[in-house]
Amino acid sequence: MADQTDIDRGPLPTRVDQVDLDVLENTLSFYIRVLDVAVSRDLDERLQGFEVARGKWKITALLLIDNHPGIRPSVLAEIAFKDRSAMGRILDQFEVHGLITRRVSAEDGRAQELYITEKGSALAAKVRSIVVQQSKDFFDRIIPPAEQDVVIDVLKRAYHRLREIQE
Amino acid sequence: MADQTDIDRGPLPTRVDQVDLDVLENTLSFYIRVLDVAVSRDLDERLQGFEVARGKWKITALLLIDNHPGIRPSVLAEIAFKDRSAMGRILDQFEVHGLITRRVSAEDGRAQELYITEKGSALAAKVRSIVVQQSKDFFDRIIPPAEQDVVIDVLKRAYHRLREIQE
DNA sequence: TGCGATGGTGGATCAATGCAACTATTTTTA
DNA sequence: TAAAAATAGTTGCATTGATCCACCATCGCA
Repeated sequence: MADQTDIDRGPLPTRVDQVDLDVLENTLSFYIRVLDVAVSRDLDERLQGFEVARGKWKITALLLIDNHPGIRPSVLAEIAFKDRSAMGRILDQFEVHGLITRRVSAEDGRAQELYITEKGSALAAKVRSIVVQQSKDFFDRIIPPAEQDVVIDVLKRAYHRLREIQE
Repeated sequence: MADQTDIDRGPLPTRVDQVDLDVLENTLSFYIRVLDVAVSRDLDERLQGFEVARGKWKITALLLIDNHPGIRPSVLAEIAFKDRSAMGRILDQFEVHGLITRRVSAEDGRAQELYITEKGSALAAKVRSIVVQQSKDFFDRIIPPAEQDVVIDVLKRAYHRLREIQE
């Protein structure tokens, strides 16, 4: 067993504010992870009862199908960094709920084109406003607006750069 | 079915770079989510074979137990925004692998104190360097270092502010 | 025409998450 | 001081999601 008495680290940490985060304190990946958990949970609560609740990628898929009629499942999968089967299962759910339709592409018999239905489009409109409002509400409590803009700007470029690298 | 021909959105999007992200383009929560997926996957690959691979919170738990002898499971759960049962299962794994020991607290018979073992401490040292290096390597490819510092600074304060709010 | 690559599906496995019930202990309060 | 409420941790369970792999159909190209 490691020696537990050689260094005085102060009283036993029984409260969160007594704990320092070790090297994680200056590790960007840690903050990305922990904020992801918090913001995703908050969003899930706001989407209670909607067909797109739970799971990070249903929202993205729905909005993109709404905004890009004919988009392909494989493109959605690539955007979400998921494999095709995982995205396919999300689309199965959408189809069962009557949110989208799938058509075989005329140009490529292997590929599908995805189209939103009226019901799906109405849902997309609601979800769009909820998602935007939720992100704003959530981060307004913890990041000054001006700094939010800076972070979005940096992360946006990071995201697109990541896309470039992985292709 | 929604009208699919009323607006010309250009050619069918069959490639990722033809897709715009709709309102998500300026939604911070989207970037947090997508970068979390990417950085977490990258980290998992680097931790292949270690007892702490897979799952975001094993690393945090291990480092904090190493750095805070006697820390309590409930404190770890709170830091990770998880419930006590989920954290308890992680600690079960750690104990099975001989990385930590649990003792009943002398002050409070309900509570436990967690202590790292020699094996756990050695692992923590390795993991510490891997995690720091991984975050740096990963983000260095997609965010200029100076901007990384800005983002860390903002997100660090966001994280601590979130902690304050939720207590 | 044949062969490799691509798009999508289905199955199986594994891990994580969250909830509720339960025990034991401590703290509060009446 | 006895009863009630709160807290720490465990366990079981159901749901969900991620990942890997095999598989089928189709397309592109030699």
